[in-house]
Amino acid sequence: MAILTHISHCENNNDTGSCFKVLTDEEKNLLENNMTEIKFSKGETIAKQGTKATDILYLKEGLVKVGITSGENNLILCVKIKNHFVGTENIYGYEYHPYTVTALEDSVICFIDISAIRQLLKQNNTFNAEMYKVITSNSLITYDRFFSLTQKQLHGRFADILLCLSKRVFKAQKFDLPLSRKDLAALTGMAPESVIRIIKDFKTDNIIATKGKRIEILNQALLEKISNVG
Amino acid sequence: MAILTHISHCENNNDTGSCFKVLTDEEKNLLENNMTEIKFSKGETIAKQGTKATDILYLKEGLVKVGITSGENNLILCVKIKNHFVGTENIYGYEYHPYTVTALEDSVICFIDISAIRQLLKQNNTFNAEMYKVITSNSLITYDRFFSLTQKQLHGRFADILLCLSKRVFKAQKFDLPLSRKDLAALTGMAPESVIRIIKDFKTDNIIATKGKRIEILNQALLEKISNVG
DNA sequence: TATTAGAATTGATAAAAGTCATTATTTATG
DNA sequence: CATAAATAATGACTTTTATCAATTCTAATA
Repeated sequence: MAILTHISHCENNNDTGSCFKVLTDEEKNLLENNMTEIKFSKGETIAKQGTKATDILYLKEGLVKVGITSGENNLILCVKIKNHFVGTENIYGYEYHPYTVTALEDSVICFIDISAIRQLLKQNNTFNAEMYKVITSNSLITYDRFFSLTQKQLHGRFADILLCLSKRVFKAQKFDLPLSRKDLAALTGMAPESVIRIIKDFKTDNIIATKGKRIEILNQALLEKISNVG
Repeated sequence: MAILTHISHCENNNDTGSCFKVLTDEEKNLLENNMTEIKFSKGETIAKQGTKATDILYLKEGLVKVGITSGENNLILCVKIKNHFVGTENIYGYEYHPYTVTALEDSVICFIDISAIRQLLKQNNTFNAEMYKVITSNSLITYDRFFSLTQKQLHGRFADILLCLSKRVFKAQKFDLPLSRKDLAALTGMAPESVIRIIKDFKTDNIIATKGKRIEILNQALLEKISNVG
């Protein structure tokens, strides 16, 4: 599915917990003292697009979706997995939440003071480098998705999201999907009815199997072919 | 055209030359000694997607397009204007060019050693903060375009790109477009024939006027309405 | 367990947008 | 300046995808 050569972003599962490994004990303390952990239940809104951002959000546990809304239109930019920053746009350069963050599963979010993050970036160059890597990785994933959603037809787009969910998000061939058909539609830029029809097609061709919320990838090679053909 | 509230990215014309203003004379010297200026003619390829990146590219003069290609499909991610970094993904986290960069006008590119940039980010915290702002700004522009191209119909998308060209790129109501119909198609995710038809529609409705390469926006308010309606 | 609201599914239809073939226009080149 | 090549424009047609209305399924709740 990855258009960008030399790296397959959706397989890139280096969790950004490594970001914090490079901190000294003292720095870890600074972080601990300047953050709050909050639990969110499935379905809850964690941050709302357009509101002022006072903290940097880090997903410690669970799963969230990151989406942009305008009127009736809804686009899910990305699904974030645990041990990853939800966003980095508020560190420097923008003081509002650029998107709405919603819990797909019960989740634990660390609300980290922006000033504490800035202090760490200033004093620990390795941490700063790790943060650049996080941002770069996000950019590359975004470019890939941008390409997929604008250049491929429904089947190719849906193949992409299935591969992404399997490789990057759930890291398994078989997983329980915490996304509604409407979510899948917002993730692939199509109508919910189209999602249903493509799932049906893929089942007919024995590419996937579904049972309730459970989904299993039966023929990954073919899925990748469909992704490449577009 | 901006979906993200509180800021209109396409109007955001703070050139990143300010990035360098925060450097000391010594640091400016370091930079000068670790970069090479190269001239490119209109149409020349500056960097090719998938090749190894050895430098950070900064556009000193001219105009370039940044695009992702795969097979027949072509997407222009962004048009970069002078005094801006072309990309920042190679600073940390990725060592290949994630996209192809092509000169739209005769351009001057500064090829800056990656290690020099890293050194400056390390020793000058203000410069580091400015770089974060550059990256954040790029991300927000990308999200906006992602939304536009996936959620809006042809007319809305074309209104968006016209507003973007007028406000961010050329900063004028009237400008000479150095983009072919094919480029405009790659920029808006549509077929070149559709670009032609929409230009025709907009001319019929007196929203724009064209003469050769010259294009003039006659009714910006209506263009913004079309952008909002989608 | 019955009820009900929401979600998922289906089929018919309409709208949007792409493709293809052809012609016109511009631009580059000998 | 003539010619070729590339780009732009047009119209007919096809494909893709969305929309809408109706139905079935599922899961939460009284």
